[in-house]
Amino acid sequence: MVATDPTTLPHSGDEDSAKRQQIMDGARRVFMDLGFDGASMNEIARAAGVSKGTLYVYFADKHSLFEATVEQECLSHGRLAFNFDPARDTKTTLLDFGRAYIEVLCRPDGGSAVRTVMAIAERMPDVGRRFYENVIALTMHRLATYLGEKVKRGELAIDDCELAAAQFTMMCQATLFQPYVFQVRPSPSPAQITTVVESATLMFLTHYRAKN
Amino acid sequence: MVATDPTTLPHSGDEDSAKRQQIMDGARRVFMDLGFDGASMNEIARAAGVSKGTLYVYFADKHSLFEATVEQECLSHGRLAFNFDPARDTKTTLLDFGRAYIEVLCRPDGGSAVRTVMAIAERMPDVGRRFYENVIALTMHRLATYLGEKVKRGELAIDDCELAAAQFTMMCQATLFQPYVFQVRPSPSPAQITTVVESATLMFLTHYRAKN
Amino acid sequence: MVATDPTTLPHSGDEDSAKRQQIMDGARRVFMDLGFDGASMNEIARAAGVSKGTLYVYFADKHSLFEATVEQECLSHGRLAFNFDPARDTKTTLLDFGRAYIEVLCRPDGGSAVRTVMAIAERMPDVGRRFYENVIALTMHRLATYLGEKVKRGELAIDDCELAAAQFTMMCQATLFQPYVFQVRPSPSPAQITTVVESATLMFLTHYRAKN
Amino acid sequence: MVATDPTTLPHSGDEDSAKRQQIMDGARRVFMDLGFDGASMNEIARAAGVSKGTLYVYFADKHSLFEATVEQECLSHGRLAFNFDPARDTKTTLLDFGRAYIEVLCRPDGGSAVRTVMAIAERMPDVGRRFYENVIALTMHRLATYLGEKVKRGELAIDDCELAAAQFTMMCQATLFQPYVFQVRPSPSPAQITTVVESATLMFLTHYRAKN
DNA sequence: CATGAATGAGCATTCATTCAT
DNA sequence: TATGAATGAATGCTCATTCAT
Repeated sequence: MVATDPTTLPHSGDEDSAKRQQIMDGARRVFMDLGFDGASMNEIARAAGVSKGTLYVYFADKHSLFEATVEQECLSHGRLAFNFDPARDTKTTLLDFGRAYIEVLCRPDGGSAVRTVMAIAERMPDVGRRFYENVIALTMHRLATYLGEKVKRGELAIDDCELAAAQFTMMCQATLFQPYVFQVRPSPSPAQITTVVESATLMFLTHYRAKN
Repeated sequence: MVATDPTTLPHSGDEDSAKRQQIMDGARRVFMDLGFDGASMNEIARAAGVSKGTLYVYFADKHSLFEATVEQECLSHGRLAFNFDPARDTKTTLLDFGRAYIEVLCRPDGGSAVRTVMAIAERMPDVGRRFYENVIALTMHRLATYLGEKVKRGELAIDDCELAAAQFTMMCQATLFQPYVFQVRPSPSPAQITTVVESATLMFLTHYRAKN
Repeated sequence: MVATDPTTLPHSGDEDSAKRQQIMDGARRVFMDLGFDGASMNEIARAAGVSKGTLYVYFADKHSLFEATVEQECLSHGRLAFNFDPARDTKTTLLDFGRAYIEVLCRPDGGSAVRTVMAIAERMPDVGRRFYENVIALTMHRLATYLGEKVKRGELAIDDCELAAAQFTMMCQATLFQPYVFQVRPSPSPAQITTVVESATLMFLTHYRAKN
Repeated sequence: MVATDPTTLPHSGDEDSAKRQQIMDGARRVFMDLGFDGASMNEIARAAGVSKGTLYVYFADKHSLFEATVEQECLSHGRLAFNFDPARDTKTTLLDFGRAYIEVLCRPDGGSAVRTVMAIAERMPDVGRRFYENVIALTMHRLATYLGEKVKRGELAIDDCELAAAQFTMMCQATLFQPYVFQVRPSPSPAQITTVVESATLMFLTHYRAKN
């Protein structure tokens, strides 16, 4: 019998073993709930369903585990595929993107990641920077590229597409993200999201639609 | 024996004794720099120039001290007086407000407060909520009230002034606050702030200016 | 009432507070019994009759506590005053010194110190070197100086007094120190010590007495 | 099923299987370098080139492995054949023995064994005792026997040959072994050894040569 | 009231040992 | 038999909190 099933080959140099993933899943939950300092390795071990010692078989220390956790969070966010087909209608694209974006951001774990990483950014600037670049800036840059395409096509008149992209994503958050992240209100409903995103889209297009 | 002589009971009922204030000043610096978990009572005592024991004379525990510190931060933010004189020109008012707002938010300590409170909001929802309401919502509500005045005067056409106020403050943050809070870039320069706030004001007025 | 009693002023910059001494006493017992690695800070705290935290008020870490303990052991050994009055009869001096030296070396704690420091010398060469120089070399050097005086007086004919001093102290250990330090036999009796030291003295003088 | 084929039962009753020896070789290096407490089973497994689990196939626990290691060290020391041919010239024999003895004792691994076993002797008296008897006492006893032979032949006049043997071996160590074992100086050079051993031999013979 | 020495529960981390494969 | 992943008790150390002075 040949061991073709990767789960039978625990983790020798295997960055993606099932156990490793299991640990990171537990760690993500605990880190995102309690923050880096608030999370204890004991609790992470319990949440991951492994012993404390096993944590250290897969990760050198708490710091490394945290970085790996954030890194994976980045990747999973980066994989979020918004539909930025340049051929697609601008208004629909913005509405769809805005709604999807806010839904991700205000989903229980979305806000926690922002919270957790922002909290530690002063002491771990690299972690903060990578998260910003891979999660926040990346998405805004994709939107900016889409907007640039629309400018080329003469549909939009935008001078600074990166700024415009940021303006749109920020506006979509209005009245939604901050109350959520400060625990004032739970995740917004789809209807609330739609209202805010429609208003943002309208203002955005009113201003940036090419006048010809 | 009635405590009529206030000098014998340094702070009973005296919420604002000099010593208490001295402690909170030290605590604010340490908490905002290192976060709740990262701050140690030792360091706070040193920063405040008192002994560790004295901390516990004025505050029951670390948690209470933190709450009091955030509360005071709220008050000092709430005292920030933006000029919302309804007689003042809308564009000028928005430009001035936007610039002042971003300058406060992106000032070294401004961001730290947001970061520190946001970080702990999951574990101390009350602290998060009070901060949101007294710092963030309060300012937006004042802006909303001003905008409502302008609507009454027929200068602006806004359906939901709270949403509009949020949209404006969020747009002003575009490309500025997030890189700053994630330690990607230092505090923005006045020129950068002006550029972004002008763009936000322009878009805002383009959309919400009454067409009559 | 003025605090003239140093025990009432715990340890602010006080290298010799009673508490510090109490900790070092406990630490010495545990370190000498179990060695550096075998000793746990918990056990030391118990032996010293203080809490674990208190250990760290007076010593930065286990390593520092160990060094301080060995250093003090050095000092107390260095203070041992053997009578090396040059006017004194050579034979009597050697007999007295030899007996006293072996008694110190083979006293329960004397051997433990040698054992403990020798054991760690590879990983803490500084500790080993200082112990050797302050305890072992110092005593031999004092003896060498005495022998040199006797050479000047024409009583002894020695070419290399340091070597001669080492030969004498080593010979005095014959059949006594090694069985003791390897736990084969308990501390030797005064009678056993006398026998060995007399034999050593006799051989030493037979060889090194000036022939004139 | 009878285990007649030794290859199917690697070591049952086979105290000296190649694997067992391989483990002990690795263990000896690690134990002698780092001491009992400082050595980890992980490191030993790595040094021996086997897995950690295999260690426990051949040895019940760390303690047993250590004992076996020391035992073997004893045997290999005991096998050291010094030339004690009674017909041989006394002075030459002592010079040769002394030099060989010090060279073994002060060879990097010689001192480590003494150090390692001495360090643990308080906690493992049996290990200490066996090492003393098989390594130290054995050699001295062989020398004592040789000396006794010379006494019989009328060449030496010694009352207590065991004491005399101990005196000689101790004198040979003078100025050499202690600085080496306390990490004050590296292994002595052959020239240094010769000087010290010659001096010891001279004093020894001066004293113990039969006067007839 | 103000102090700071003392406390001990809690933390991250290590390591001898076990066991399914 | 040989493996190495997994375990969890034990370690060195920190820090919020207490309390005698």
